[in-house]
Amino acid sequence: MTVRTRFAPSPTGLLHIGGVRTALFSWAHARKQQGVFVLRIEDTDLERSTPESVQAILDGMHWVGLDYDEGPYYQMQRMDRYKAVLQDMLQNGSAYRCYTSKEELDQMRAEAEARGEKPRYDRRWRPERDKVLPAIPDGIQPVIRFRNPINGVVAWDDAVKGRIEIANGELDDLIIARPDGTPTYNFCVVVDDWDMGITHVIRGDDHVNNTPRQINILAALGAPLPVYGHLPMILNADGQKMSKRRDAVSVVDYSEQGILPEALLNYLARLGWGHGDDEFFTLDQFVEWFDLKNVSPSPSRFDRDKMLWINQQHMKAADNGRLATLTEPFLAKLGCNVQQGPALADVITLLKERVTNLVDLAAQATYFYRHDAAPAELAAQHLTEESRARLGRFATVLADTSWDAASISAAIKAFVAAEGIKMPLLGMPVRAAVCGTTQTPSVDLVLALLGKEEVLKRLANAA
RNA sequence: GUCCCCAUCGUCUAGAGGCCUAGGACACCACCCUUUCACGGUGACUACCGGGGUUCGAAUCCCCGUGGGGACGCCA
Repeated sequence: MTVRTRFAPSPTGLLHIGGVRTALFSWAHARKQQGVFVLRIEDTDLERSTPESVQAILDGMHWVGLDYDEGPYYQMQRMDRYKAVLQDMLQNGSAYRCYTSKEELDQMRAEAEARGEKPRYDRRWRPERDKVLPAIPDGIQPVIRFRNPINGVVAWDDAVKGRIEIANGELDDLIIARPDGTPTYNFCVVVDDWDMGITHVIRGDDHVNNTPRQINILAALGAPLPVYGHLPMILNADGQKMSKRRDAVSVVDYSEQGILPEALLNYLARLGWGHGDDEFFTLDQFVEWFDLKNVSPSPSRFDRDKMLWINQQHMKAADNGRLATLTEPFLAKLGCNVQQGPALADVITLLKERVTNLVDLAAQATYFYRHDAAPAELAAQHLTEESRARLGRFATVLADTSWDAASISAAIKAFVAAEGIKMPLLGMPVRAAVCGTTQTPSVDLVLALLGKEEVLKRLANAA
């Protein structure tokens, strides 16, 4: 049987980093098993679902490069099907109408909590043999509840956590349709996973408690059970649930921080999953190595430093032309026009091993496209009267030097020897004067790339 | 509170009873390389939550405790 997995986000905000990890593992499992990966948009919450969020999810998936074979399916477009199933369940007694109002429910919950019990519906409208149901109140539209088994346990062998058992006594007769007839999450998921032939439900840890309910509904429907695999959560550096306020949670945050999508995925893959000592790998390698049974059952923390290191590794491996395309917008934000200056790809060759992300790369590349004077402190240290005079003499030498790195290097060495100084005594003032900073690659390489005319102009400016 | 899950260096992890005086990576520190800063190299530091079992032998299996996380919606 072909493996079919799915990613089923709800469009109520940006694509969350935890969602990306879930999608990644679900996708990888499908790819590894030569199966099918389905994208389903769970948009039954009319209040919070927005078209913008749908677009954000689609864009996010596209940015990280996780491609789906089917979908996106939209739950709102499947209403007729849900309603038909609902009717069947009402008919065969596996669901029933409940006229309890929201207010009564709130009261029930409050009382249960006061008694220190788990808040639960008291099943007052559940039909039983020899039970007299309350009189149906006027003008109230009922909800539909699932008739959950009262005794026994629901158990499944979770693909990552192992066997999990939950007593039916812990479960509610959950609401599967609202008074207006729209179905709720646990019900839609079940019908969808069934209809879409999902064989492996790979999702976040937070759904463990929904699983027994869904299994019961599936059983009532006579549907086959998929394999469930619950992924541990990703916590922030403090070990708490990621929050929008404090943490970078959406994929666009990472693209704006200059993280490469393949690096994000590589890092995310290492959270809760490992393959020996391998740290740095491509998506293809990940798919080849991926196995649900190697997923760790315990939650992990997000470590920004390590993500940046992984990103650096991927930058080193990335094509410079591609990096240039990705870096250009960041440079534009810094007021640099890359048309006016050396080819960005060449600049990147020089700089990319020195940074961990695209934002820093752009920041370090600015002096190739813009001449900023050295900050006062730097000038005071490196552009003294004496060193400026020396810069003048150096400029004269450069004017007669042919413009390639080797010649420039030779000229520098000769000049330093003639002046009777150590290299840094020339190098630092040159950097400060030409680049406006002292943190640059080797001087000869920088000057060569910058061009003779530009270098002489900047040197003259500083003197 | 009730139910469910989890537990190896600061962090991510390797580890499927002997290969473990516990390996790798990030971070941190030291040194080397070096035309500054990086990169790279070498090394140091650092962990099996506690207690009971099982076993000739336990980081690995079982139980209890402790700690952490999740769920308890007419949200998904």
